[in-house]
Amino acid sequence: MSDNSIQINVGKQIQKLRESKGLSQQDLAAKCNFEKSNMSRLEAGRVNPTLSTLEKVAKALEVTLIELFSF
Amino acid sequence: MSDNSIQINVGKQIQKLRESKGLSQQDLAAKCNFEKSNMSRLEAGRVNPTLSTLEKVAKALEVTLIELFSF
DNA sequence: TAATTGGTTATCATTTATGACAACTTTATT
DNA sequence: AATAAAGTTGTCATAAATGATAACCAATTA
Repeated sequence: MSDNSIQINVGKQIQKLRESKGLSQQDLAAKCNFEKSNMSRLEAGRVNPTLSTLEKVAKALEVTLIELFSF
Repeated sequence: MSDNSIQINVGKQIQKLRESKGLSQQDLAAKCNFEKSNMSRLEAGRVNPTLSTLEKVAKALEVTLIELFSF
């Protein structure tokens, strides 16, 4: 159950997309209406995000949900 | 926060893929190691699944995570 | 050096997903 | 009609996500 590789991969993808848009974690977190601390954990794959959280991030990044899994 | 349309769409997609494989909710639930009752709720969009849950379902359906969002 | 920015980590309260079980309804099938 | 299979719903305990605040580290910039 300690296989969090999917979380890590999705987190890296979020980071990649975020950086390609020139946004800081702070910026992206604000667009998602949550705190930068949670964005840090999300990108690091330290949480198991819910679908609604992933959707918020995708919308804030202006990408589809699919792009979060295209790694 | 009552906008659960993404959950509903993902749920429908799971149902579609499940039926195309000729599996019952019971069958699929068993492959995911959880109860058929939870599979029912998942397909109905009544829960906000975590990434790990979605991954279990994708694996059990022998599809990629992306296919769960390709609707 | 001091201040700012970006990111990480610890901790907390609240909410909710998960996993489970039982009871129920619906839909075949014999 | 009776049985079985498929799906739904209610409820529960436990674990964990979420949302928030604060403190911290690292790198940059004035």
